[in-house]
Amino acid sequence: MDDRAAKDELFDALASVAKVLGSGRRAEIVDVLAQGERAVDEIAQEIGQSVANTSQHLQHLLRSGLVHSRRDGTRIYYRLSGPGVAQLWAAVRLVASDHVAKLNELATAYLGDRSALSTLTRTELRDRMAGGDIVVLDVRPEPEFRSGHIAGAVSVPVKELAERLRELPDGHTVAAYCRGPYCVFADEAVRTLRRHGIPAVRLEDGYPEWEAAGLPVETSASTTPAGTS
Amino acid sequence: MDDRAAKDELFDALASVAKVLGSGRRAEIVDVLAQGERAVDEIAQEIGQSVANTSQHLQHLLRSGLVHSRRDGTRIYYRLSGPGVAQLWAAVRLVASDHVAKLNELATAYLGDRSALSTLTRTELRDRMAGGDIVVLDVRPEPEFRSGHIAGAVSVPVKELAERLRELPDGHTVAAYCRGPYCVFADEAVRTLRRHGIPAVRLEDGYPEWEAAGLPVETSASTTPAGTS
DNA sequence: GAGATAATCAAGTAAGTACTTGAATACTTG
DNA sequence: CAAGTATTCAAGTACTTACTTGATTATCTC
Repeated sequence: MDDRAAKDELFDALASVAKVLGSGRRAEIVDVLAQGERAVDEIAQEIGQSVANTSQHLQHLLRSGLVHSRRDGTRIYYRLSGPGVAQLWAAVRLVASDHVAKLNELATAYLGDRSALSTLTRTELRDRMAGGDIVVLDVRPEPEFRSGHIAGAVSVPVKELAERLRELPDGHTVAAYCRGPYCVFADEAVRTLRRHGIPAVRLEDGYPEWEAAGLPVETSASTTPAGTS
Repeated sequence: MDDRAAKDELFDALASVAKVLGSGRRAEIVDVLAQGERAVDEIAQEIGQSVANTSQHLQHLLRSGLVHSRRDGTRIYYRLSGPGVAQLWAAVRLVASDHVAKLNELATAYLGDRSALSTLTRTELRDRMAGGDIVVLDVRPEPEFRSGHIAGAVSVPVKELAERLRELPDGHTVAAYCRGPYCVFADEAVRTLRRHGIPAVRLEDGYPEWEAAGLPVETSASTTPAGTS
């Protein structure tokens, strides 16, 4: 019965997709690439690994088909090969948050205590934006803002936030967002703003989820029409 | 900066979910458990591995939270820990079919040439069932039928099909279904039926997808009301 | 309680993985 | 074409994984 071997190979091929996501470093890479394409050395810096090691992880992702790459001059830019990849990563996070016992503990160790920070869901934020009483802050690094952001958001990377508080209009609540539910930037931004007496909340998840939900986005170049909610 | 270590641990924990699905054998186990709970030796036989090895894979799945177990007498039954797990497995399959280059080739090697077999989507099948001109055949092993099947389906495991052809009413098309898109049983059933001159098609995916879509199902004991489509 | 069955555990082996270091390649700019 | 930058490749090491075999534990039946 050589059928067994064929079945094994088929399921190995299906599982190869999960296998390649089954490394924390590669998961971080996918989380970053869900914000838009990036060059190798930017990714390496983002995940805190050597360029050589990062390059090898990217080769893995490339071979398994989860990312594509393009060369521009001396730099090589990587991007997710399609929206299904970001959805898969979201499914992984969801199952982990439901079923991995120690996840809350690890999240608190990295993100700090979130219990004091109030959050908005995507639809709540959309409705508040329509009301006009809220300022939306994209606190990710600027290149990520440029490759796509919530329509109407202002870019203030969290590193520059403390110095740029004067730019914020008075009398408005600020809603900060970043990469996703396990991204620190928005938490940090909310804490900074509150320390200065500015009412602030964070978006529950991040930009990729907003985009995937068909809510209105823009890039530095063009503006998309509002999607169906 | 010890923040890096905390971030690494968090993403390792998120990725652990993908890692445990990243073995072809464990993926097969999840595919089987998506049909309902099973005992260790049944699973071992299903995936063609030793009981000891299967048990160890199940321990992995248990530790990572993807499955739960319960003891009944001398047997230990495993089941998926929630609907999110089946959804994750579906997301993995989808990304694989979109982006893994050699997948079609491997699928053909295992499943045979499918080009001659026509398929119905879930909604097409539901509509044909409402019309009453179609017989729906569940060709999975009987225990899987018992733990849940499409409402109105008849159980004829593919191994018994050739001997039970007389049971089928004349003048109807037969729609066969099994575990999912990479399950051979329905393909085999359609080929057998056609060889005997009975018009037959297969459901595009399988029982777990039908159930997840909220379409009407029953178990050997009870019948659920038709869900929203 | 003896015997049978189902599952797990423990130890061993072969193969694979993650990271490091240093060299090689590809392209750009002067 | 020489020098510089971005990336990949190759080789090495420490660690992990998948499977095997044989022994052990848990429960049921008589």
